[in-house]
Amino acid sequence: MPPKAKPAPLPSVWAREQRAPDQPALSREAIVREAVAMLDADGIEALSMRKLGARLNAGATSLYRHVATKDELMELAVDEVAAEIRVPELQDGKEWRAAVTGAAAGFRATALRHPWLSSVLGQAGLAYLGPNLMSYSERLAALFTAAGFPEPSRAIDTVLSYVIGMSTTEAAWLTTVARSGETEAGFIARLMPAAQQAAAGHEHLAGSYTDAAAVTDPVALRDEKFRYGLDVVLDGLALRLPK
Amino acid sequence: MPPKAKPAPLPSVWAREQRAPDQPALSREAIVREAVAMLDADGIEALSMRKLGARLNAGATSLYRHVATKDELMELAVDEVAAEIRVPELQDGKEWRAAVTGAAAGFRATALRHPWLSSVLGQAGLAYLGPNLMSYSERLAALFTAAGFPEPSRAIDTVLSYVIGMSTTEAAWLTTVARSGETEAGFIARLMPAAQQAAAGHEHLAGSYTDAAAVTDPVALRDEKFRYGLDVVLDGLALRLPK
DNA sequence: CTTCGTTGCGAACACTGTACGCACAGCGGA
DNA sequence: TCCGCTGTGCGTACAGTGTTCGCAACGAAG
Repeated sequence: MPPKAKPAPLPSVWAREQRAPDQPALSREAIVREAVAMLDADGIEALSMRKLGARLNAGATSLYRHVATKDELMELAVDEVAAEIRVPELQDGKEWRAAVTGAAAGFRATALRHPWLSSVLGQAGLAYLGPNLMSYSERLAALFTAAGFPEPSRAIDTVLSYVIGMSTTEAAWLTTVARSGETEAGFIARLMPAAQQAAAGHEHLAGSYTDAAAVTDPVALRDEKFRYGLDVVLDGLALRLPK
Repeated sequence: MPPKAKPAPLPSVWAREQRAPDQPALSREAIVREAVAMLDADGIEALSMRKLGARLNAGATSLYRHVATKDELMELAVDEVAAEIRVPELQDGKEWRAAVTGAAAGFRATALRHPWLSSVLGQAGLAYLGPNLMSYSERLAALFTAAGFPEPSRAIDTVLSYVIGMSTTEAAWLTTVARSGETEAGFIARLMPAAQQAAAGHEHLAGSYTDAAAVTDPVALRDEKFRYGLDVVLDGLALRLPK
């Protein structure tokens, strides 16, 4: 055998690497947790079963003992982060706007914290039925019912659609920015000339691209944009409250 | 040479297969058009450069003479279908609601006609700047400006977010249904027991899953749901019109 | 001690997107 | 007529991907 041979399976039994007892072997929970960590760190296309296995000191195919398929793993990851979303409780029916605003902001915050979520939602929608997402829906339903809405599920669908649409767009934008390696303001500044040239000939669009505030504080501008649309939706819903 | 050998490169020059003159070789437009056809027919994960090349009587790598990368091809495909979206023109400022409703319905219609669009939007957002999407934005901006809105771009972002969120969710749902091979009503009926069991213990959710109308005419129900939320958004916007 | 169900995993399969370099077509100029 | 030159097609290859299969090792149960 040549000395440069690859490490070989080590045929001796007692030389086998014992699994550290504090690293409690492989489990569904550990797999999902580590998958979320990898997704957050490196984005959705960087997650592969092999890399995930390596990170858990395991072979790629070992994961399939605890998870049927990669799609199922993604479903579990989605429900994992769904646990983060906070929904304020409603005591007095009058404060429903503040409570819904909090619930919406909570969704947006997790969507921006885990930008891969938008990709998964675009492919699979909300058909998950995971327990944490169910619980989120339930608390939203309780909130709208307590507020006195005659059709709480309609109201939920409306505000959720707005929140999902805006958060998805924002998350995709942030992903693009992150891939460029620049700060958000720097990326906008570099994009401006191309955008303005593309807007040439579209008179009504020109105004949107001369906004200098985008460069000074893009985060605040996005926050404000989200709040504006949410207030619009809540105003429209308020008209449907009885009395 | 054995008779069962693979077709071999055919070393004779005059036996080369001449390209039919009505199939005008490979071009960017033809590639994008065929890619959209494949995406519509078989969904997003069925599109591969090799299959697309085969469909155009070309090798996989030939496509790269006209398209830099698969991502760029997807951008082009998105802009291709964006050309379908119709936006009504606005003569009288009073009919802005009908016009916006038409533009929103147009977006939703194309999103449901090409369900892969939602997946791409989830991953890349609206950062495309393709000419057809630009033109759609421009016509929307013209519409809201003519209607007299003080902040047309804010209004656009709000209604677009709602429309994208709802359409994305619907498209993902329809994709799931299509994969099951059943009709929408049949799929719902088969899903009902699982959903009701999952809703057990969530009192406020139970009501949503006893709705029998979903099984009789799910299409009309989705239409109505979309209209409800859109009306909410437009009501909220109307409050911001001067006077 | 034997048996059994569970867990880990190495090898393999069928694919994927894409880089590279060669073959050839059409063409303008010598 | 020949010579490059440029643009197009494509065969091969590489580095990955998700997933299946069969084998090896284990802890607990009988």
